[in-house]
Amino acid sequence: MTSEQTITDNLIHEFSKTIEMFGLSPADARLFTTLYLNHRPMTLDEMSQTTGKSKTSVNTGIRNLSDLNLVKQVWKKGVRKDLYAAEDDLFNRFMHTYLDKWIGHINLQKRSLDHLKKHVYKRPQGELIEEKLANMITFHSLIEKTFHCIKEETDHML
Amino acid sequence: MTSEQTITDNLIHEFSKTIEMFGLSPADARLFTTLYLNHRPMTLDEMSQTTGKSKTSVNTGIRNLSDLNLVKQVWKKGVRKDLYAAEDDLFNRFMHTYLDKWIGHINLQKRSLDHLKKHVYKRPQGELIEEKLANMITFHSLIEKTFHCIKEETDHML
DNA sequence: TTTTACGTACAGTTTAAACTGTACGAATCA
DNA sequence: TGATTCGTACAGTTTAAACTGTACGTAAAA
Repeated sequence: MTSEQTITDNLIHEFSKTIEMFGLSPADARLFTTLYLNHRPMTLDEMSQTTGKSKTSVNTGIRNLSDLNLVKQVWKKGVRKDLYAAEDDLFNRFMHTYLDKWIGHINLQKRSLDHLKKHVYKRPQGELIEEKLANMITFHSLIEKTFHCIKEETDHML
Repeated sequence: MTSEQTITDNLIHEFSKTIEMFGLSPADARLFTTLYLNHRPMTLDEMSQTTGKSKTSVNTGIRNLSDLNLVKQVWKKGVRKDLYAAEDDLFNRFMHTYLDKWIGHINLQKRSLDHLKKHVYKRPQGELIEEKLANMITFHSLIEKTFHCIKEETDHML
């Protein structure tokens, strides 16, 4: 039996898996999808009810999503409760969040590796590691290049 | 005090974080890095000793890494124990593993969404979801395009 | 002002993942 | 052949994450 509810559930279930690919937890992914599929902004209580999770869980989930700029708070006069809505330009939002995460990480890491490089040089036994370390640095540079490339590509896709 | 051991530990710790970005668990990432930094292939017992994990853990970890084609088994005559080594072309290995994961997922997902689309059409209340579903499909198409683009780019980087 | 309703901090609980030790089959060595 | 040593399956344990309920501060409503 294929009720309306079941279709929506399938849709939520499937789409959440894609969201998880961007590094979100299953719970957060599901929350986002729920919010995205809802035709109007939701309160914490509504989300709690819909997802079957406690209000506290929903609250922390919303905080996570907000930190990633995937969800926004919406104001509606006369409504006392906080209202939240999913950002709707899926591709740009997720790609940017994702690329920023990668590029930010790579920058940090290149710094760390460069720092370690100096210490390795000072060591007599360092030669063995030295080549590997050089490879790692190259590795990071290639990743950086790749993701900068994507960033440019995605801007063309607007 | 900056002993040789501590430098290697730092290196393992830092580099593992990058490996984790590719979707590997902290434990698997650490195992890979340990193997990568070692100048010669290692046995399960050696890895167990070096990582401080049980032999069973190392065993399942190696299986995971092998499934991802990030580690290879090495044969050396006269040595009875299984020997493993990390694949050394980091960028190609990880990028391909990564891109395949993404592209494979997107293909599956497009299929699922197309299938759900038919059911939604049949529903009278389906209009509300319909637009969202269309957006999701577009979303997946854009991701697909992006990752195919990267795949081409990375081939140029050889 | 008092009362009510909301969001969130916090401590405790549940659930799932990671890990370990034992045990056993297969392969090597004596 | 029997003894040893390896890899791995499996059951039980530990550890970390996710989640819940209570309790409290704040702000709106009466």
